[in-house]
Amino acid sequence: MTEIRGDVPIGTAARRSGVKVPTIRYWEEIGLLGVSPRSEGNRRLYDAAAVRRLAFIRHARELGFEVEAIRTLLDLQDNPGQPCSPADSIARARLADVEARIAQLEALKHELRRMIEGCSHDTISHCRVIEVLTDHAECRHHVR
Amino acid sequence: MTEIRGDVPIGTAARRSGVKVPTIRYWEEIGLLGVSPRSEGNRRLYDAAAVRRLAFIRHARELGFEVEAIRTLLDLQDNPGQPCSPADSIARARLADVEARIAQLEALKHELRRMIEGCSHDTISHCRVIEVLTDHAECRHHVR
DNA sequence: GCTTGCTCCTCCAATCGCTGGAGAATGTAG
DNA sequence: CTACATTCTCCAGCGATTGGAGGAGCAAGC
Repeated sequence: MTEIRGDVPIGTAARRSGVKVPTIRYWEEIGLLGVSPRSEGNRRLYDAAAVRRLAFIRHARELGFEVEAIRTLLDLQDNPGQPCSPADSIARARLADVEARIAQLEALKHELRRMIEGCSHDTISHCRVIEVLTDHAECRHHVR
Repeated sequence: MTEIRGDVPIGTAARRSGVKVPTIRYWEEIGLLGVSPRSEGNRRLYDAAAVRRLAFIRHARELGFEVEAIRTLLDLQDNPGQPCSPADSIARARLADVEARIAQLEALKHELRRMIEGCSHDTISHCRVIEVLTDHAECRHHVR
């Protein structure tokens, strides 16, 4: 491949950043990337900075940041003179989310363990798994 | 409301089961509920068993079981003579999922903590949050 | 120069599990 | 009889991709 000034087509950018091709196009569509320059034959071109941006977004997504949060983080990255407290509070909010989710999953884990350990592996009519689901169904739930 | 033989309309079933009205209709549509009997005026009617089934499904969803798994669990519940090992393995698979997810979230939690704690709360150009995202972006990722 | 095969383009539909709105019909209380 | 609440069906949208169809471009070998 002929890389003029280090510009590569989307497939190469995908391989280098670890982001799938359709995902890159999607991110462009929703405005995370700005408009990519195009070749004469209308192919998108990515330079090193663009590939870094892709990997930045990928990592943020892996950390569970929502696209809207990432949009803000990218804006901040693009304006390095600003205070970093917005970035900080996005990360703190995400941490709180993660901790809440872990707590919830721990509760689920214990309930699942109780279901499984209490099961005599007999027929369904004595199955603890089905029983817990059925009986718990009777309980008065917290409304929202 | 006139409850002949304990049959109630969808709103009441929703309140009693803790499932939203559109969700009940959706579950019927995808075949989790079978066909509800209808009143003369074409309204769906739910007896106590139907309401229990709704709460069963709701609880299973709260435990994170996918709809396909719930379909199987409901089939099993409807045929109590069968061995309970399928139910057991569905629950075990879900437990494994939950444990894997917890482990993943713990890793994210630590990474987020490192990001936040290392941040000097200065400007973006020195922000640890942005930095970690950017630098980690360089690393060679594990593919999937 | 021409064919082969890969990559790229755009557009659109599907995923999962709901959720909610539009507009009409039916039921209930005063 | 008149309000008002509830229900009906149908359909579109969410978030964040993912993948297919059908067509065009591009690089390499003959």
